[in-house]
Amino acid sequence: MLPDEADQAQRFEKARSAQAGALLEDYVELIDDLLGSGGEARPTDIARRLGVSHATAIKSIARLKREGLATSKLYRGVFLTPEGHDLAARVRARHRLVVDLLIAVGVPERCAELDAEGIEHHVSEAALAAFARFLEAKRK
Amino acid sequence: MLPDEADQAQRFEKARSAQAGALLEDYVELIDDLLGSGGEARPTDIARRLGVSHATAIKSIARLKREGLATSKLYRGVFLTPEGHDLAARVRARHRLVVDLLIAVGVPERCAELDAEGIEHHVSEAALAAFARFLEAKRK
DNA sequence: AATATATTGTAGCCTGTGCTACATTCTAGG
DNA sequence: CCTAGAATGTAGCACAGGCTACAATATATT
Ligand SMILES: [Mn+2]
Ligand SMILES: [Mn+2]
Ligand SMILES: [Mn+2]
Ligand SMILES: [Mn+2]
Repeated sequence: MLPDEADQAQRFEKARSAQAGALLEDYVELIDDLLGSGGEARPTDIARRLGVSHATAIKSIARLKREGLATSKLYRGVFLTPEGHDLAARVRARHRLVVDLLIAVGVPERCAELDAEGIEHHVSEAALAAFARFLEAKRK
Repeated sequence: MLPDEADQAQRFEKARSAQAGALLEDYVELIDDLLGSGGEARPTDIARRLGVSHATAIKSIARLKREGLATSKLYRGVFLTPEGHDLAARVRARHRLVVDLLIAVGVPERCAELDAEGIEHHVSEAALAAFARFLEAKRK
């Protein structure tokens, strides 16, 4: 009934580490969206869209910079490094695939959007590939 | 292209709050498994299965007790309150449904087990219902 | 029974991610 | 050009959840 001890520990460890990256992923995706839709990515906008205080957003942006995903100068908005931009692209593709999969199995669209925001960070490459195959098969 | 600001903030807020409950959910599910499979749920076993130090496990167990999900006496192992037991049952059912859904759309079994451990905490009731319908439809 | 080992618990540290309150700097209206 | 208001940044707090090191207790072996 119970899985092997080491296996189970590894599963939990994987979930923890995925979660640790989730915040960075959401930030770069959002920043890339803001930059892409014509404008700048300013800390206040980022904070409002994430639903956190601007102080919190600024601290997280500092972490993005520390990890080489973003740059910013005083009062100049936030930009993504090439690494940040790559990450954003992967994260956005994954986000869309997760939403599409959820909808394809019958989850209401609005609900799919809500759930995907958390789910996406835990979907492995192998699962994504399966999702893509499933959607492709269904399309015909 | 970009969603409404308030909608988006709500999505992120929902994902954050789901995440806040994840640790409790994994603990009660695991404790219930250990109790159910004949034995006790001792802090050391819990720690080993979660892949954390025993000190960390003991602190989290303290939180479970604080939140009315578990009880324990010195050197006596951990037990679930009725609330903890109910939560464990819901969490286990959800975990299984998520794994089954992943497998049903073509995710390799091992991978489904891995990903489900993180995904489960972000799947809403509405999505679960959709998963169940999908699996039912597929079964026939 | 004595002692060695395993388990449990405590103390104290770190990091991440929230918050509020306050200070600074831009920017736009008058 | 000034100044009010918005945006940005800083300081300091709280809490969760990791860790190691150490202390206390229970259990098993001899
Ligand atoms: Mn997300
Ligand atoms: Mn996303
Ligand atoms: Mn889990
Ligand atoms: Mn689980």
